[in-house]
Amino acid sequence: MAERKRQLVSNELTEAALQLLATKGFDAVTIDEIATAAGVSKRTFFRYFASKEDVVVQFLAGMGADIRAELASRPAGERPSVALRYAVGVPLTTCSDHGDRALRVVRLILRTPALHARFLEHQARWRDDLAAELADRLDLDPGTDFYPRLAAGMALNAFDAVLHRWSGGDRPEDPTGLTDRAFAVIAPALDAT
Amino acid sequence: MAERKRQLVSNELTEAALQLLATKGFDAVTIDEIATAAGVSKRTFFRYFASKEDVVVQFLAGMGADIRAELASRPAGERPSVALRYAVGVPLTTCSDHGDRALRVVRLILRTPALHARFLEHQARWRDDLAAELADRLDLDPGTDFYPRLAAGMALNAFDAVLHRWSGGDRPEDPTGLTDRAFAVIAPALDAT
DNA sequence: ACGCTCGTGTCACTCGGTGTCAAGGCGCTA
DNA sequence: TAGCGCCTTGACACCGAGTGACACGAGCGT
Repeated sequence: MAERKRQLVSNELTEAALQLLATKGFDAVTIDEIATAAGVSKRTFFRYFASKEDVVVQFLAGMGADIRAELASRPAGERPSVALRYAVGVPLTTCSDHGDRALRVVRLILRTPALHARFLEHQARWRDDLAAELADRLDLDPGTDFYPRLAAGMALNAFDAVLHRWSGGDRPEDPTGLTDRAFAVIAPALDAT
Repeated sequence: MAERKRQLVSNELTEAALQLLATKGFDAVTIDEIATAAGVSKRTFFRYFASKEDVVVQFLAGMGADIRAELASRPAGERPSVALRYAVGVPLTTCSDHGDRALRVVRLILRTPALHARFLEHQARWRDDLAAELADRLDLDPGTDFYPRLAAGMALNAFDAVLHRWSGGDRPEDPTGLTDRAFAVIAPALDAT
């Protein structure tokens, strides 16, 4: 019941933030504006989000675990290129499901340096997660073998490229085909003996 | 002659900054401290560097062009895995040449979130540069073909992994061998038909 | 009605970063 | 040598992000 209210305020904040940021640009909007638009004080904003960037990017936090979980749930014998393709497909289909809401957010992130930087930080964490899972899956030592980290990096590279293409075009094409094409490029390295 | 002085002040600033940041940590040092340690005012600091991060990371600015130039200078028929290996080798040998000075800087960057984020931003620009050069070299259309961007990404991924391993170990092993091993992993995708 | 806790607003403060302006060094020319 | 611009610097004021401290009020159990 108190949790409900927390969630409600949080949504109010993100809603107000996304609306303001998308129209006026990241730097032109102050936290005070966002907070008052959501009907709370600046101090309360920072009780919900650690920074101005977080209000946009925070939803990425859980996705690292999602990707890793998907990879962990793939059948043991599956080729890495396929397993990783599906792992990375999770956030991608989440995006394309949310319609142009997600599109606007992605565009905002990719074209705002401060947000893009945060995004890249998240991705670096995802990569480490994925690499650990991959090392586990293939029984490799991540301390000596470059494969896990590089494979995870390649997969996220493909993810990035797809996201870029998807958000960059005039109108979004379906990410599924894009993802398949991107993974076709990296698969030879992913599946090398 | 005025240029000399500019360079001198700049060096003084970076020197003071690196010394303070390495010992006290990034967040525990204020710009005022750095500036007064270098004998100038805070305002002057910002006439030389755009931000607190820049004083550490600014030397990365030119390296994107260096990498691209090296790639451009590789023989036309050379396999991408080899050409990219040498392109990425440029900053790596620069690092290992500068002894543990560079080591300390790299460690500081990789373990400080704010600096790491800036580093990743630079790398994203490098990737776009490399991708453009690669598309040019192989006569591909970067608007439709995923290969240039992904290949550039893979090469920088290898760069990253090597840097991480190099700075992470107790004492640095030679980056050359590391780089070869990393490129051996990604080469199958780089050189696929 | 009494306390308790928890979320919130207010205030004061630090620090990164920027605009403005006045003061001083330096080369140029008369 | 005196005077005139140019450019660098420092001083100051200012804004916005982020944090700590504290007091207020709502909800709740007794």
